Amino acid sequence: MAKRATGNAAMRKPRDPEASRADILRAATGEFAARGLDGARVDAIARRTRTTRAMIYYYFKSKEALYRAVLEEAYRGIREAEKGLDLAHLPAREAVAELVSFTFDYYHAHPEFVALVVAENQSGGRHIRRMQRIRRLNASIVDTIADVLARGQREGTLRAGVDPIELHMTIAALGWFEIANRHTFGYLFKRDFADAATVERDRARIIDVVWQYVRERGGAGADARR
Amino acid sequence: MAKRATGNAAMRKPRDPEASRADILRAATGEFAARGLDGARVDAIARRTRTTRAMIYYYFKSKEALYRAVLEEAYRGIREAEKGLDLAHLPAREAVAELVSFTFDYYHAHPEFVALVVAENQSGGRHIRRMQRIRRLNASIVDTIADVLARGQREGTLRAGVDPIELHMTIAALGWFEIANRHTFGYLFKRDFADAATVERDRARIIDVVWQYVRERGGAGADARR
DNA sequence: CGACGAACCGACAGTCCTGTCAATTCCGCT
DNA sequence: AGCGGAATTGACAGGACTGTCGGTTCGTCG
Repeated sequence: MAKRATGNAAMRKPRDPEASRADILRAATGEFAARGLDGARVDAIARRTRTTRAMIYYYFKSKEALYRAVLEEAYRGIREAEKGLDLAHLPAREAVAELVSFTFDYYHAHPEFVALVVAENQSGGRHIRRMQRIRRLNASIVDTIADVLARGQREGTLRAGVDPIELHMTIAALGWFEIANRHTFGYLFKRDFADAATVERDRARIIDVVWQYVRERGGAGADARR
Repeated sequence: MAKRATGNAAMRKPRDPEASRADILRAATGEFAARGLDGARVDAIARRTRTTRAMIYYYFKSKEALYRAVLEEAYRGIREAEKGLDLAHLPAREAVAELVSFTFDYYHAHPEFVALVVAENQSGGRHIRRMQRIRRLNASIVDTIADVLARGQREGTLRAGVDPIELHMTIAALGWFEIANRHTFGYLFKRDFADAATVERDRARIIDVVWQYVRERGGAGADARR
């Protein structure tokens, strides 16, 4: 057996603090997302890593500090991914659709992000208030949306009076619900959110809902259809 | 001091099993909503009542059974309240607005309902699946919405092709987000969801979003404007 | 090659929490 | 009055979990 490996996660070399830290963070993300802050067990996190519980306290000083690190990484994840969007070259209508689509798909691909934010709200937002960089980290999305709105208004395709933060909230809300509540809603109303056709349908519906909300409404029904 | 009181909650008589049970249920609702299933402490629930921890195990056999009872009551609460709506005498457009408005206001007035459902989803919906009557309990809302949709289509004010469950999900999603995520979203984007003007604005926006989604779109923009 | 400090580990102390039990009080009925 | 059973209580057993500590290993740098 090779004693040294090429730096991938599965066979990383021992005494690699960067990798250990990342390993713990990854494991903790899974555990906190699955069980929440109170439900998560530091022991369970340790078992998901190649290290021990003592190492977790060595790298992160407490369970809560680890949780804050996990939450910050989660926010960084979505905001970074959003920066990969290139909306500037799209007509406003398509830019809106792309933004909605991206958000919807991101939540679906990263339910742990949704779960972590849910957990934080369950704690009354006690921890996010102690995270220094978190507000600056999240500023980008509002700018992105404001840009699209301004351009669409110049184009004459989007109406005036839409607040960027409110649009962000609307887009988030529509995509959020079926991830955050998939277990209760799915069970009560027999909706299978794992089914690909259902997901497609929901994505299309949400894009439509948002479009109907932001489109310019003055023209005699020109844009009302579709 | 009077040894007997008139049966209200504050001064209920001792040895009143009905009242004790209700007292525990009420206290447990608060605790589970505030801290989730794992975060809730049976001791803390007991302290919120006029009884002791042992009584909780006497009336409900376990923490989880108590939690299930609380969750069922919470669902019953919103479904019962919905039955108080009288949508049949309203034109479909107003019926939709009333439905959205009601849902939005209910979530605002009963954040503990939102919190409990959030908690249940955090547990993967493990408990709701064991609740016998819960599905039947929730059937009413879909019927209500289906009725409004059918009537609106006959009136010619609502378009065809809107699925009742999907409309329910859309309405719920839009109202849900700002309650479920008020701490994170409120902090990150400096939005005060306790401010009355903000709430009014959000209610109006959500009504508009839903209306634009369900309205008949064929007529040349007749209904597109406000 | 030797020493130093970072990385790592096993075990333990202390606390908290759930669920149970034996014993007691109280109400309603005879 | 007193009996039977429901309601209520305090205390405890048992288990689980967090955070810490003393000691050990290992890479690196002089």
